[in-house]
Amino acid sequence: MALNDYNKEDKVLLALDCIIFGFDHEGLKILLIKRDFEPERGKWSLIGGFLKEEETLDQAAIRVLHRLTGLDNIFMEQLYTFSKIDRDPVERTLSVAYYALIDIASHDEKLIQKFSAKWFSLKELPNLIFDHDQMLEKAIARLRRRARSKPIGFELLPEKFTMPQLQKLYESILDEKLDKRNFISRVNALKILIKLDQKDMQVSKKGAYLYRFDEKKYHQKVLEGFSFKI
Amino acid sequence: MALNDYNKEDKVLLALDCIIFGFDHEGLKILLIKRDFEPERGKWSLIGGFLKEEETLDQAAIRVLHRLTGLDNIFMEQLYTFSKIDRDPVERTLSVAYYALIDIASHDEKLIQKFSAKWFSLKELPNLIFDHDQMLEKAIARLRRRARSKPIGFELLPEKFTMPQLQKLYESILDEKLDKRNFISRVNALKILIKLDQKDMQVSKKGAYLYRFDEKKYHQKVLEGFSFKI
DNA sequence: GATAAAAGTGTAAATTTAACACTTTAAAGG
DNA sequence: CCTTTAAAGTGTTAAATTTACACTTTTATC
Repeated sequence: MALNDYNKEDKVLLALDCIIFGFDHEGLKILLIKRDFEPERGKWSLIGGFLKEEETLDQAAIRVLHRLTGLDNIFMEQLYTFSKIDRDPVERTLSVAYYALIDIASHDEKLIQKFSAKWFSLKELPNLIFDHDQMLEKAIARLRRRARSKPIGFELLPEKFTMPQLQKLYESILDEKLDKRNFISRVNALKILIKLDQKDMQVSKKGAYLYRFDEKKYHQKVLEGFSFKI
Repeated sequence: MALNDYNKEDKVLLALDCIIFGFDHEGLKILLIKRDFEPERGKWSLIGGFLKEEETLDQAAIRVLHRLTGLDNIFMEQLYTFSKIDRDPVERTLSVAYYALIDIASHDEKLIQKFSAKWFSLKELPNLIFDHDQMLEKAIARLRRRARSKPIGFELLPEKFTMPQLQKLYESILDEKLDKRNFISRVNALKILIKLDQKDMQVSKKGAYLYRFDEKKYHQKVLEGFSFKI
């Protein structure tokens, strides 16, 4: 009986790298850690680690992210598997990139202090190791495509947020200015926001009304396959 | 010096599976092969094989496809990496799925004869091994998204084709009927087709004019970031 | 009480999308 | 050769969506 001989096949190291996008009043950022081991010790890197034999990629991504940043309960999505021959100088390693969107303010403290992780503005990135810049590029492209086709505020904003904040989020993802009135009417047309009787007085003198997502309506819309075109 | 010990990390088998979409007068199909080895010998399977240490995933996909079908010069795109623990019953194996679009007529002969590969209509698929049905599902979803956002006729049609053919291609990808007049005017608005002075008399009594893609204009449009909404 | 800085608000024109039916052509069959 | 048949080809109108655009309100600060 011809059993395919799995033993003859090569095994490889499989790494994971997490691209964590965050948003705060300054704009869109990503989370990097300072490597404390060779190669490239001391350089900034995506949050990465190796897959263990007995876990799925999704599980590994969660584990790696948690171990290096303390972050928990983050929904990550698989992006792409990178396989250039010499991408890791030590040994042949492939890496599966994952990405996630989070609100910086509601996770901040733990991170920056305990771990050597730090948020970087997309405009002021340090050099990244290996092929991490390519990973980031692909992640940004995906994020933009997503932002143009479905609302993504959910993950990146705090529970309560203002319209100007939501607009700034979109502007910083898409890297273009949007018209205030058109933006608002498009968002309102979706009917997935609830306007609160509260204002945020932090940013402007006049203050801006706070909103929150109506999760139920949002999920219903998702099922109906709605689209959000910006 | 703390060199991360790569030796302590697990290595895994990394497979590839190719989802080859084809199109002919009968509609959209995929290419499957009959496995001639255990496990699951005799069952139908996507075109798959293992990554070798010294090649990239793209290279491996090309090699595997060529070895099992004789197909050459096929542009494949990476889809997703599947990692369920028991997806392969023999040994822990992850698999990177690739997909491609080809015109059945211009590749047919070699395939079906020399290799035990066969085209299957999407509507009449046999049971697939492992998690290949999930791979296919994801590939179809991607193909539909692509079809709605950019013209994809290029790869799936012969060099010369008719409007009804192009429309049938779209209808079979999207699995919905489209309005003939609206479809044609949308396609024409792109200005990437050249109408030839020839008719195809095979299909209908009246005959249908043949067209071909204007590759230059197409690529220019791609650069401009045009969109094709159906 | 004047000033400054951001929030908030509506309309009209232009463009795009969707719905819809009859005529033309040539092969096939009587 | 006349009739039938089956698919190709062709435009218009109404509806919906998208875009462009400017002034008023509010409140903190000086």
